[in-house]
Amino acid sequence: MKINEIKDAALKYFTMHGYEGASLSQIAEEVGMKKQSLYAYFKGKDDLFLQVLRDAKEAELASKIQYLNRMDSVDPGKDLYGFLRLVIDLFQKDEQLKFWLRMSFFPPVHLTQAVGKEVVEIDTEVQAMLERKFDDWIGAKAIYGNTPKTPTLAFLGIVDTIMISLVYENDETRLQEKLDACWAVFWRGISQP
Amino acid sequence: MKINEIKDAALKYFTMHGYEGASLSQIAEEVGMKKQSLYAYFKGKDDLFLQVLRDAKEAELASKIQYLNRMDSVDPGKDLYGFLRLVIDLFQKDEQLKFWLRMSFFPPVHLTQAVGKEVVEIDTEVQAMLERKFDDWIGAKAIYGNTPKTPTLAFLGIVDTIMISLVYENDETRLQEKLDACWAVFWRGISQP
DNA sequence: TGATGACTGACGACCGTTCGTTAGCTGGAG
DNA sequence: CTCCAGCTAACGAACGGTCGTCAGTCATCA
Repeated sequence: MKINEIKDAALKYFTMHGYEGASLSQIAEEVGMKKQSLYAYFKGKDDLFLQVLRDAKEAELASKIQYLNRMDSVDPGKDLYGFLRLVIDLFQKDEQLKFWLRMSFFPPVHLTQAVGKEVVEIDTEVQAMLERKFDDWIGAKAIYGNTPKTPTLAFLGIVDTIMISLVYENDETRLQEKLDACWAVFWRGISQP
Repeated sequence: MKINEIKDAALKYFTMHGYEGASLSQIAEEVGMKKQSLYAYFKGKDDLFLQVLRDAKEAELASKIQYLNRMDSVDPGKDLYGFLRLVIDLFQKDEQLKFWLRMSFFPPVHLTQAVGKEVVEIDTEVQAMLERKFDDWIGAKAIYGNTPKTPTLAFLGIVDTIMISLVYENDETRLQEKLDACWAVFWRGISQP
């Protein structure tokens, strides 16, 4: 499957250098061909980028949905902390989440709309699922709160923070420190008194 | 001061398109000259970029230090929430913080070290100042906690979250929702029972 | 035979950079 | 007052490269 090799290489260079900084010749060289040959598989740079983007989106969405569906909902602390660990694992395991993060924050200007559409899709879906969970927990008095929206948004905030730290925190222990601190305060913030 | 006009234009394009995506000809056109003329003021693209970077760093550091020094330290809730509002204002008022954010997360590869050095400098300084404040508050029993490090890191996490939201949340009210949610949970998480 | 996959060659456009050259202004010297 | 030297700011032209893209060719294999 040559096409997947190309996508992998493209993913790597888009992640490292951004859309403008990634060149087709480098990507082609990575898979051992000339840049002109890429046009047998993709209509152009934009097409390649958008396909990589959609793959990354699907992969991330699938992982998160899978995890959220397997949460047993009896121990919110375990479930939520596990979600954070999942994000960290995803981020370190493959490039896709890293790519997704960069492009959702700083998309190529002429593709801002196309990227934004995908971002909103995945964002609202995950938020909705989380919100239902929090609603259950609040109903079961497992956590404190009136509306599920508040803990949901706060939790998604922690997810953002962790991902940002993953980008520029090269030190593993400092990341763990940050995660622990955020989690401790968050958990105390939504715990029953 | 033509040199500042150039820096302003460069700031704008670096922020919008990233280092690789910003071209000297566009920057020059913005100030009404040809790209060759830029070389009368800067040694090259890297030089221009690094000067803009250092200006942005100084501006951000100065604003934050000024605010942190003026905190009266009797009402941590007011002081901390005010700091978040300061970040939002800085972000919306001028481009510099936006530029700083993008470049600290995704610097041009060949300048990663140079950028990283500046980022660490500003980061440790702000963290140290905040930590001292939290230490005082813990000592005065104004907030809950054993070590000042935990609330400091958690708070800096919220700062990150807010900045990220500022990047891709076009809706003003959704940003406010997110801020409120994060703040509510955080504040409950560090409040005395 | 026909289709597929990779190739070579070439295209125009733009990149960052360097060079030498114009204007326009300024300040003394004659 | 004039004239010329020296400075500044911006310029056009051109450099070697790289960019993304398109067209045509050739070998492989069903």
